[in-house]
Amino acid sequence: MYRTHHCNELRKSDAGENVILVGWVNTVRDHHGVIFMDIRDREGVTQCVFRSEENADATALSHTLRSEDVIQVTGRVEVRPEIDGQSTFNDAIETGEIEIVATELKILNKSEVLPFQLDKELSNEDLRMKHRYLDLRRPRMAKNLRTRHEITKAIRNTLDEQGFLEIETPVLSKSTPEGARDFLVPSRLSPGKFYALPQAPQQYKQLLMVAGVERYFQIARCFRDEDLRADRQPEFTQVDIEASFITEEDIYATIEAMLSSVFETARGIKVPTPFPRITHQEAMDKYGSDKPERRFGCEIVDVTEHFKDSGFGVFKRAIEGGGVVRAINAKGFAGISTGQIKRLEEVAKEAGAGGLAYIQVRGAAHDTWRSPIVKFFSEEELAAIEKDLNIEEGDLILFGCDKWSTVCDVLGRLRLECCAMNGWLEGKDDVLDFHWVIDFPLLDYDEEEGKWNAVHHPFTRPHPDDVALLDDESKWGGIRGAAYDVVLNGNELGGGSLRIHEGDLQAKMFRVLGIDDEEQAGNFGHILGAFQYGAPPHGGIALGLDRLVMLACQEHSIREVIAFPKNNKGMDLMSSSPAEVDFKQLRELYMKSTVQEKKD
RNA sequence: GGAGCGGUAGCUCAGUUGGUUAGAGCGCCGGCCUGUCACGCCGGAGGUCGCGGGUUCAAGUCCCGUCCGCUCCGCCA
Repeated sequence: MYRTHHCNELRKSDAGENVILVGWVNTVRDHHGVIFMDIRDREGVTQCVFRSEENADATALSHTLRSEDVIQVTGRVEVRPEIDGQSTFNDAIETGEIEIVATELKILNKSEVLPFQLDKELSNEDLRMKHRYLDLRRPRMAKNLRTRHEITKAIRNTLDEQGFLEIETPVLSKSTPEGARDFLVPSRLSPGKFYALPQAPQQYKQLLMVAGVERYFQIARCFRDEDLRADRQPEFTQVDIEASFITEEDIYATIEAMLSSVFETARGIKVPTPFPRITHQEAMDKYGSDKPERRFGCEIVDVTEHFKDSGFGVFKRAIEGGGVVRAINAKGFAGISTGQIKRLEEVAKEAGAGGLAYIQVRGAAHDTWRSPIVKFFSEEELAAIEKDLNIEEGDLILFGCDKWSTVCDVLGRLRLECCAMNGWLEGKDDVLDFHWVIDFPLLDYDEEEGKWNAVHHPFTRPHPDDVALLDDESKWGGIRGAAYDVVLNGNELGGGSLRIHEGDLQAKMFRVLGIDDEEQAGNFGHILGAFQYGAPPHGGIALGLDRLVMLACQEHSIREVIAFPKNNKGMDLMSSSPAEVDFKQLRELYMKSTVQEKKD
């Protein structure tokens, strides 16, 4: 028997018991005559005391203990004594009222000095990843791993209670031309052919509905070969859900129950349900984003009406070209620095704006408003925006003028940038603004390619009121999909839709997307075939588990909640993958690299 | 593919206008210490300033190139 208790278990009531603990040496405080050592396992820390009068051999050995040695301590539980009338209890640890008076010490394995200290934050990501197994010993990381486990458990429990079956779908699957770049796996048994790793189990889960499973879920690993970000990894985990004979309302209720359980488990926060819903149109109009951050104001206001005949040519021309003029009021931000203005200009240009029109409202009187453009505005125009934007002394007004979608994007980003600059979200960590964004557009015209694309994916069902519009190309841009996203504090947690279950509607949808019969048969033949044999009405949703856990753990990167993540370039620095392979391995796969060595 | 920030001791960082032998805290090693809990005190070791080139009497510092890390844009149905 290695141990009788874990390191966060013993309390005052255990005093007098003989116990055995195992774990790592957390810290040693060696006073020569008496040695204190904190032993740590995954549950916590317990103080052990070595005194020569108790056991000379163990005490002698305890002098040699170093951080992170693996040890086994046998001893007696004692209530920590009073010394000179002073309590020696330690409130900082849960076992702080007791200590183990050691009678025996075994060093199970010595440790080299670690490349970094576990009790200090370290900024060198490279080093953390190289020694990830040590990084994960740090309490914050250990806690994140545990929270992740508790969250997946809460998810499984909720879905199980609602009759969902967890079913695995293949990882070796077929490449799909739509969407992200696939990771490919060459097939040895079919020379020259490739599997693709799934970007999502989309088609399999719909086929499970045809199979009569009715309620499916999977905590599924997905793969996308695209560039990475703090919240994007080449392999990531989705909570993938699909159900038959359900409506949007059923999906909303299931996800609300699930997320509420997740945040109660992970953070002890009761999330009120049902979540509010806003339409995609409203989200874009007010917040300039389909995943709005609504914990601060600064909403977008349309002022197009006031500038139709403006003396300011930039606004007037934008409106004449079918565009809009909109603005946000960054309350109290008139004192913005020139550097910050420059930064905002960059943000606006990144989003496609030609420039950035702004007003620093120094005083109540219009002639105190500082701005490169205000001299072109009439008194009526100034009065109108003062009223619509609720302008007061000390405000900063930022304008966007262009076509609707560009203005949404520009002001949406400026709004977030102003928030970051002013710390408007400080102290709002525990405010959880869950909401649904509904009525997404179904199709979106790609001007570069000159074709219509599916906003969500080609299996998304059109809104029942808009199905007829599919026959009239001029109306395609206005078709809503039966699609929805669930958003938390400006982060897309997941999205889904009701699906097309009729073969003829699906074929029509493919034609709208410019996918001809041959391509349909080649890439989607199995699903179109399946739909001919009594496919039930169905729909579903997928949530990004990594991002969900990240938010629950209040981390800023999903790498903090993944045990062994990849770096920015998709590399695992611990195992040095990806790596070159043997010529022999390639030959078996009928593969040959065309990479040229860089010449000097 | 593009932009920004960073790379100085094992770790976290400082390093002024280019100027003597590149510093601090933590860690590490040794010594002292019987009630600490970030133990304390004394002493010590530890550096190719990412790499290459250039300017200069002189480069951690300036210039060019390059590699690596992080963040963002593009991209991610």
